[in-house]
Amino acid sequence: MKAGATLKDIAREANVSIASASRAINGLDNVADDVKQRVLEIAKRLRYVPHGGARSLVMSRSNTIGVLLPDIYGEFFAEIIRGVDVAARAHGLHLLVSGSHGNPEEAVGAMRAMGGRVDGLLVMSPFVDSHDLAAILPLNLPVVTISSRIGSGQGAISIDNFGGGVTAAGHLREQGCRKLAHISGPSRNFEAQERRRGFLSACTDAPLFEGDFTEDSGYRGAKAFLALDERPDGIFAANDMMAVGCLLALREAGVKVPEDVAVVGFDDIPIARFTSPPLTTLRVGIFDLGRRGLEMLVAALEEGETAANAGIIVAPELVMRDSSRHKSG
Amino acid sequence: MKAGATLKDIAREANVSIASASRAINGLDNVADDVKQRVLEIAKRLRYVPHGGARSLVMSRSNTIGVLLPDIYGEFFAEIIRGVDVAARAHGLHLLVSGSHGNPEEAVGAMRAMGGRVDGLLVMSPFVDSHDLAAILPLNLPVVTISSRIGSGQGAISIDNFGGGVTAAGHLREQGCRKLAHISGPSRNFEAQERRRGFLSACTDAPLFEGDFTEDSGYRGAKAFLALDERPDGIFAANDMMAVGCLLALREAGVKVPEDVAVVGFDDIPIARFTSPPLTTLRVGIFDLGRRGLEMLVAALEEGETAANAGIIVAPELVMRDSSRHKSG
DNA sequence: AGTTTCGCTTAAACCGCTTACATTTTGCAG
DNA sequence: CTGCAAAATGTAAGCGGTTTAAGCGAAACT
Repeated sequence: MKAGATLKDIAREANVSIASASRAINGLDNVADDVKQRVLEIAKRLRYVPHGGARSLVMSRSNTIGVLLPDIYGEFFAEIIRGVDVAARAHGLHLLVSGSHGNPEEAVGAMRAMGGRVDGLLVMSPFVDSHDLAAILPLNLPVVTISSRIGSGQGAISIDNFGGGVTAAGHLREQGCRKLAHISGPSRNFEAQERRRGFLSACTDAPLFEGDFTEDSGYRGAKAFLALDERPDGIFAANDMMAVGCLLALREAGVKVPEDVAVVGFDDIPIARFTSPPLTTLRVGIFDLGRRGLEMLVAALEEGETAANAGIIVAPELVMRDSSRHKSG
Repeated sequence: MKAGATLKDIAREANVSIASASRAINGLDNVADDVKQRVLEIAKRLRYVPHGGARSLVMSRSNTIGVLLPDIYGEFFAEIIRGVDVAARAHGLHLLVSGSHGNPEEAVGAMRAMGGRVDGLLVMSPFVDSHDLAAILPLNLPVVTISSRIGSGQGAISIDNFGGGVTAAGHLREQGCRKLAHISGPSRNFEAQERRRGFLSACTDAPLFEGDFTEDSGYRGAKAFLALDERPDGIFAANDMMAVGCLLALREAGVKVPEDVAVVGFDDIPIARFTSPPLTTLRVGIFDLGRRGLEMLVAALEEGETAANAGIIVAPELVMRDSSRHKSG
């Protein structure tokens, strides 16, 4: 009653060999009906639960994939995980997740620790210096990276961050903004870097504020801009969470959005539709990012080595909502 | 180069027994220095990564805990997972997560699938009929439940949802509201049920709208209330996400918050501070819920059987922000 | 030199399960 | 009945590690 029944216990109880018990449990056909019956019954009575670990070992397949995330904060990551989870469940796979990696080294450590527990890896490592990962990666496991800067020959799914930045600038201009500003993500973050680069390419003289992708930093960024002599009338925040912080700061300052200042975010997290005013943003389909990442990995798992997944690039799509709607003309 | 080096490979290469290789790798002291040196070097060259699964099997300890969640949507769950993740990392534990359980049966299935892969279970199953779980639970694994209605004798950490509901009603009254209304969570959800019960106990005649904890349902709920003959001037949403949807609906209708209608949420998700206006809510310390849950589990794991964890109940704390601040008097 | 002690090392069992292969039953035509 | 193929069952070899008991020289006693 303590240690959890094993196949051996069942076999003994049913007077059959372990092999037969195994066959019965797994529903193979070459087992006599009465034996199967008996075994199944005893299994239920003993509350038998197959030992997944042991099975994985002998089958050399764990039906588990490891998920490495830099952080688990906010709706963005929730959506990623949700996408991955839903897809995994559909494929009968388990998820071994590990978040809160502040740097590539930690990620590598986590990866090693996953050795022999997972069949593949889904990695999101947006650090600018993540290519170090690639060198150590080779647990010779299939790997799919999500918007990471890793040169693994494996599958990769990423976002056209640069293009998104360009689009944001263009949109603000179209809506009649004269002076644009940017609240960027952390400079160590590759995605943040690209978004900024894209934005600046279309608007070289925009004042910048470096945030860290949190609401609070967005709030502080907006405050800083409001204090500027030449106050900007259009702000591009590198992600929606910062945009949310930004909106609050503007509201507190009595600045009307979008009349006085237009705001554009990035990601289209679920809540973006529900801010006041609803947030214009660059949708990347976060849920799908996770889902497709996992699906790509599954493909690599099945095809064995056909993994010629050159990698796909998702183009963010502008979703216009009230936060930037036509201000003057 | 293909299959991943094993201890056996290393042992052969180094002309030592598997046992010695194992000791060297694990840094035991009873190994000659030169042997240790040689083994470690070869291990590095072969890119050896210990096979966690095999190790777990023989040690009968996986250093992994399973996390069962009903869903992974929105900041609430992100925070739960984050809390768990951070604590797990601190204890050197892996996380096998499984979300998207629409009902207890699915949760049980997921639990079985985790058999022999985890050392303990962190379960969140807010379905009103979750006690079915308890019956099947006994993988004789330590289990800690988070705000679930499971009668396992094990550890449990839950929220005083009823009390929270009472507090919400009281607070709205104090702020001068005459007519209160409630947007509840799904009736199948135990927490939602309790919050509603608490609220109603202090305000028996409040009109109700049943939502499903999503922003959208909060939005629809608010719309419904606005259409009422006798429009309420205080709304208690059963969670913050619905409150957010609610705020948007009010804004769209040109209703001022809190002047015309005060709004109170529940949970205090990170974004609650950043809504317009900032949301008054009942803070439950989501991150800590996850963290403490895991820590409780770790304790149960270590103490073996001393798990006399009667379970702790967290009292939600009212955090007053602008969405409900004193309207008239 | 004979024995004890000590430090490494190794052989081998085992964790719980799957599966190829050997062996025994069983079913049936001859 | 006998013979034989087919079906059911058992045996045993792993999967990749850890760990205990036993082996084995060499240094340290007497």
